[in-house]
Amino acid sequence: MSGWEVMVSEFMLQQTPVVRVLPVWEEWMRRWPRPQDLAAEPLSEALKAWGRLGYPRRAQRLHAAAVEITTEYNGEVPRTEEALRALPGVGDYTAAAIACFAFGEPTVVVDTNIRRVHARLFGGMALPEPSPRASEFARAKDVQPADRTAANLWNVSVMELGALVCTARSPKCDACPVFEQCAWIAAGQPAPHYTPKGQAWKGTDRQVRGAIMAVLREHDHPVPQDSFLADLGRQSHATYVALEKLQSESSQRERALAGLLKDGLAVLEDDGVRLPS
DNA sequence: ATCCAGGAAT
DNA sequence: ATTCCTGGAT
Repeated sequence: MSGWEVMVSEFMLQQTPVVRVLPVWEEWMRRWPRPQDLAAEPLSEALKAWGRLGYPRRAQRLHAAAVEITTEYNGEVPRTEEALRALPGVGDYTAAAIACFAFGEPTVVVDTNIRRVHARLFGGMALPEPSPRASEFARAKDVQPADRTAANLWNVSVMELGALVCTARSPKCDACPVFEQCAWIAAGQPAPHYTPKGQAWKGTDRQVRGAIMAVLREHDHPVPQDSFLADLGRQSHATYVALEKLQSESSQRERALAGLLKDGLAVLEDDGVRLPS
């Protein structure tokens, strides 16, 4: 895979399971095989093609990163963690992942799957701490093979083990290749020391933002604010509920819309709201 | 009907 | 520490 292909996939995978990403990624690669191709498009096209992957600001940042790669790096995705890390939407994880998976750099990759595998295999815990700690990066660096190629294979393998076998809720320990070495198994599979707090969704501003974006993606021209309810055709039930809320609770509608405008995900015109160009 | 997976920016 | 989305699994 090219640097760009890896980069787009990592952006999409940031908060979205792989099965939902795949078809969208293929369409993006067909339309925009190079960073310059995406950079030449208005942001609205990126947001529409992002569809329902969630967190549309990721599409916005990917578009901004494509522009930066085009103007600052002559259309070549940078190869070092440091340069990658400076791009919009690229944090520690994504910088390490692109450098490793696209360019073979022996970076220390730490995503949620790897954190969980390490917590069990080496830490004897059911789950890692809710938020990453410095000690985890130190340990990840420590357990990684020194050899460049081996380090690469290690990163892919641990991540895949976490995604397919050492899963959060029902780990397939009887199919695990490192069952014998697992500190969590040795400790008798102790329960988690905390209960993960799920993110609220129903009735939140995030849901209303998502509903507004879903309508905006359907239109090339500004949508009058009071006509959102006329667009219910293709909406899910949850979105319908959110749209009703849009209609009835003006304070929440204004808050959600204000957030989208502030984030540059929507633009206010005289005759309505539209996607940014 | 509820739960769950999944990082960056501030 | 908190904010940002969605669809498939349970």
